Amino acid sequence: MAATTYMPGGELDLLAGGYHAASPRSAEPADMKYAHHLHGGSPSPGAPVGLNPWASLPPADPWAVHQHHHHAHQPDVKPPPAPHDHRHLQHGWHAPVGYGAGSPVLHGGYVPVHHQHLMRDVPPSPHLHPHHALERDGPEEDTPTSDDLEAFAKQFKQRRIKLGFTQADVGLALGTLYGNVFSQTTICRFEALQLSFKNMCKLKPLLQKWLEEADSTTGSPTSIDKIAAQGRKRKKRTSIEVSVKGALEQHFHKQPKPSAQEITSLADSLQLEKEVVRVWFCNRRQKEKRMTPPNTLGGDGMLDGMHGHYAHDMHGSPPLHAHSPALSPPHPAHAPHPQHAPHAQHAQHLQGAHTLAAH
DNA sequence: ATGCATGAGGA
DNA sequence: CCTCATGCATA
Repeated sequence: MAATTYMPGGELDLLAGGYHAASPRSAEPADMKYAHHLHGGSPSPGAPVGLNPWASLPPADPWAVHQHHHHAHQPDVKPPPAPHDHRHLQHGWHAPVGYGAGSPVLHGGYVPVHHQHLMRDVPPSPHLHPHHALERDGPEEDTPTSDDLEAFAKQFKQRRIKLGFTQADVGLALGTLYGNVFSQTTICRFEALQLSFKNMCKLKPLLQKWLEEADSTTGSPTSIDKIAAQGRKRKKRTSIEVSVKGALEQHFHKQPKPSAQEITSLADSLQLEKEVVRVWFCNRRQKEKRMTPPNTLGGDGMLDGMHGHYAHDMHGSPPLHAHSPALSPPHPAHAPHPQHAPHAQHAQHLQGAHTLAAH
């Protein structure tokens, strides 16, 4: 295998121009539904569940063409069609709660909220002022608890499967319904509670809404259009050998946040690009932050006896039941950033990092 | 289901 | 540079 970290070819230069296929549904009847996921009374439980249509896209890896840094705005392929005001906020939308359920289509208005802070420790306090002393187990319209999330995720998955939808289907449906398209990956992570608490909270309302729709309209097809607009200059996934991974993990335990120089040294030792190592650490840290630590997943079984609650850094607000696997301590102390070491970085290439070898 | 990657936004 | 949200490409 060519030791090319970057895919061969690399001539496509579409960048932020690949999507836009089914975005502007503002004036589009959106009637190209493919009914590929079979809905209606019996959404084929035996449908190609598990295989995603978009997973078979031609791997025309157009990487290598990155030297212009257009500074695209869109994070990826999910442009809030909103031709209106897109206040420079992409992940600040909140649950479009309270809109007519009559025509949920047409992206609801995204309510810009404080994208990153706040609402981190406000889950419990479920009795701040009981509206009507209703049930206390119902999913409050406010910040749900980890329990709520877990329960919902579980139910969601069951229903989704029962209805014969794949994770990818849901992701698309969300886009069609609210203008927020999500990938199979995200849906999957949601179901597995592998997202951050905050992220889970953000997605729950959307998925809940979809569930209602999907479940009530068991026969009414929701215009599902697929936007197969891919095509980004993405670097090919670097395959890191297990042995190398082990070394990385080892260092991670010693120093979760190595300095730039450390990274460089390490990269050199492992014969990897510095960037690859840096990213590895970033991803590693994120993993530590997720909910549901590696738990025993029963899968689709509705039988579950686990209650693994995430290990978050929230200031101990969320009702953690018993165990806390391993999480980083709250960061109030604000550890000094022992990094900052300007140095000459060299772009070295040609290393043994084979780019994924076919099994 | 996951590993590696991209990017916006924030110090 | 980091964190965080997300996802393509993979296994």
